Amino acid sequence: MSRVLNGGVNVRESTRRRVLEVIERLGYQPSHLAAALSRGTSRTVAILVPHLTRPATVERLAGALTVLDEQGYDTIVYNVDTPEQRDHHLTALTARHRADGVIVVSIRLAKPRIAAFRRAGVPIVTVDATAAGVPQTVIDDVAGGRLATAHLLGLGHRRIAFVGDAPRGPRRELGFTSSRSRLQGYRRELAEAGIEFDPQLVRQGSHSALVAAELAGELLRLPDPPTAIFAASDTQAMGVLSAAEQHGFPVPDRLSVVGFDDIESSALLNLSTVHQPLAQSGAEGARRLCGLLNGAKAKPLRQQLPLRMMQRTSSAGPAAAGSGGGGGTWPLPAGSGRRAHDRSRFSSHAWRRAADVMLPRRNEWCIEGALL
Amino acid sequence: MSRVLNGGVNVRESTRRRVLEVIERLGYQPSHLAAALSRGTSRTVAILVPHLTRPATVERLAGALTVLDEQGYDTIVYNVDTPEQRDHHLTALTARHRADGVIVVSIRLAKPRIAAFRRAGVPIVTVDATAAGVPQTVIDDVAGGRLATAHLLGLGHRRIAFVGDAPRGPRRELGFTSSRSRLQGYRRELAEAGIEFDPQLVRQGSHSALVAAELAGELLRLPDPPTAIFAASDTQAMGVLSAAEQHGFPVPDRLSVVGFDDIESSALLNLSTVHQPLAQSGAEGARRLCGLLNGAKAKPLRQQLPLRMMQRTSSAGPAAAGSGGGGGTWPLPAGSGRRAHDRSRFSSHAWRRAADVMLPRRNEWCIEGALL
DNA sequence: TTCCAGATTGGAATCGCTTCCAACAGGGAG
DNA sequence: CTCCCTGTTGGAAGCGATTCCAATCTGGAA
Repeated sequence: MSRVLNGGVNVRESTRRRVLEVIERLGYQPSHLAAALSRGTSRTVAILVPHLTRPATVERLAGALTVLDEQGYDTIVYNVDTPEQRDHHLTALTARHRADGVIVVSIRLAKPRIAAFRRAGVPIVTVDATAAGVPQTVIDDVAGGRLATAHLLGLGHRRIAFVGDAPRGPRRELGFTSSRSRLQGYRRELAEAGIEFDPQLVRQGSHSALVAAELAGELLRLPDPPTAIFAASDTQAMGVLSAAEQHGFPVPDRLSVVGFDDIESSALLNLSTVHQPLAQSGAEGARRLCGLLNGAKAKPLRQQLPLRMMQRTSSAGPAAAGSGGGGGTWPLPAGSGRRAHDRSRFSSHAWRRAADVMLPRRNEWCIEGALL
Repeated sequence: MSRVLNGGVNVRESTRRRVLEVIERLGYQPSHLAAALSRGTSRTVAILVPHLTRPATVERLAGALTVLDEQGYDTIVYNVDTPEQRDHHLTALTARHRADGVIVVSIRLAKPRIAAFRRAGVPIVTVDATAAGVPQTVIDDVAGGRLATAHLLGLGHRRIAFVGDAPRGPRRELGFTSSRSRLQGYRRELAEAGIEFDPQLVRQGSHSALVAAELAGELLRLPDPPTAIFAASDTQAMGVLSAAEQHGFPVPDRLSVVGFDDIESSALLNLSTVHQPLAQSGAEGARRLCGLLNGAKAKPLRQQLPLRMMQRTSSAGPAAAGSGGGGGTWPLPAGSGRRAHDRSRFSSHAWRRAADVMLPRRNEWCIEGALL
């Protein structure tokens, strides 16, 4: 009897017990499928993520899974590395009874796609991607780019390079826009500081530490190399650090490096970076989808999460600029700027005491920015 | 008409066209649920992974997803951090029509659990976990421990420590056994080399770089500190590297470090480590499950994947042992042992040229071991 | 032209639930 | 004592495919 298994309202206690006993005796196992079909909903959510193995993606996914699990949803994960896979799965998800709702992470949705979901009546939300008329949880990448750049300017840097990833071929990629937006923020902040934009200092390639190292190498071999590099992601920042080591540019003494995302290993490597709440973004996306599934309306369509600058030891004032980073415009807490540390061994940047690293501490400043 | 949509045998071309036309006109969308119910299978697989955010876990998951996706299965992912979550999901998966099959990664399955799955007729395979009577894709952790230890012995080390993770409270954890097995391999190899086991050199704590750094710190503060540390995972090896830096033990000059797993960042950090095919393990598990779902029998119940020693620059002969590691018993390729590199700056270990790092190269030796 | 095997097609039965509705049992009010 | 309202329970009607099976078409052979 359905009433016993589910929200047993109006069932006499004796009956309940009797039914349960029979169920036990017959070894009855309810069929999830049959229940779902007759109910009209499977309590299943699909999540589409690009490049699952990237640390930032995983953190988002984990955040979403936690919430969906709590809410009793099963989560089907689609990992997508190519536009073909993306299209294939998005098309399939439009079908009825495939998933109660869909979360799309970091992937740009074309207008017709969005329309198809609306037509099919399948609720959809995005995380880290904008899409017209779709509830979305995002960050302000432009502001993030400014935050990083402002940080370096504040330390006294004037020759700041950018290493990012951008689609090369036309439409061959999944349409990530974050790197471009961060570059935009970088340019705006430079402009406001009255520094002329130097195209030579901007290098873009595919998203990998390897390629980033290559690009950083080009920068460091310039006749007048930059004193700081802002990388569009922590992964790329690691490539930059690698190149710095390779080319004999001690960090942060001859080169400051700032990343973006604040993935776990960044703390271990003492990488200064723009922190974005990755797990939280996934969790928020999931929470909003659950809201939609419960019939709620997505109140503000766009939910923007805060960013903050995590200053660690991969960034400091430029050697040539004298001590202290006081020349900049960014308001740093007293005591920031060039950090007192053993400069004779440039590796002292990396592998500081891990216990100090994992949580905010005295020599790690969090600068709030873009608070919604 | 079902025949048109599916394997349309015996359908006249004109009829097919007519049906398709009507489908188009009515905007008909087949119901996945109804199809699944009547078919009796949903073409859905569940995968249970512990600690999703760990790099090794993600690689396994990604490997499995790739195969399952190719085979047309939807994959429900359950991330499990506690025994309660594990039990909850495993119980749920025993129900009918929940998932066609289940992949369990790294989690120990109790006997009654296995029996329950068998009784329910739900095929199950494990990856990186042994379970009586269950098809499993594993590695030989003991052999891996020996491989790492033999590598260090071969370099001339005699005082080799171990840092690993082990359950502290009774049964509070998910039952990972790899660290213990690797420790066992370490002990056996030492014994065979005629080196007495020193309990002081074995430290165990929870699985995190932070804790590992703590433990390594204790080791390095010993009156007679080890010249090499074997960490039970790359994550922990990173903690060890951090501690080495912190305590002024240049790597590899005063301390060699070897990890286990060969996750992506290990290559970037030039960490010597025991490579295990992570993505492949997930893929193989998935492949075997698909086999079971197609009615095949799991031929050899246990499938063992090969390990190999990746020698990078975090390990070299001990300073006190003179040049060359010829004193050991492990057959190293000519040219191995202490590597020629700038010893005046101990950071030269980290951040070598990334392009060199990602693929096997002249100064990265792969030592095959435990080939099934 | 008639008949029959094989190709097509329409329709009923099924997959197990959820849900709605009608039937029924009690018990207090009239 | 009868009536009516509420609390319970049994049973039928979907949910929307798949899958048989029987009915109908075909076309070629007789």
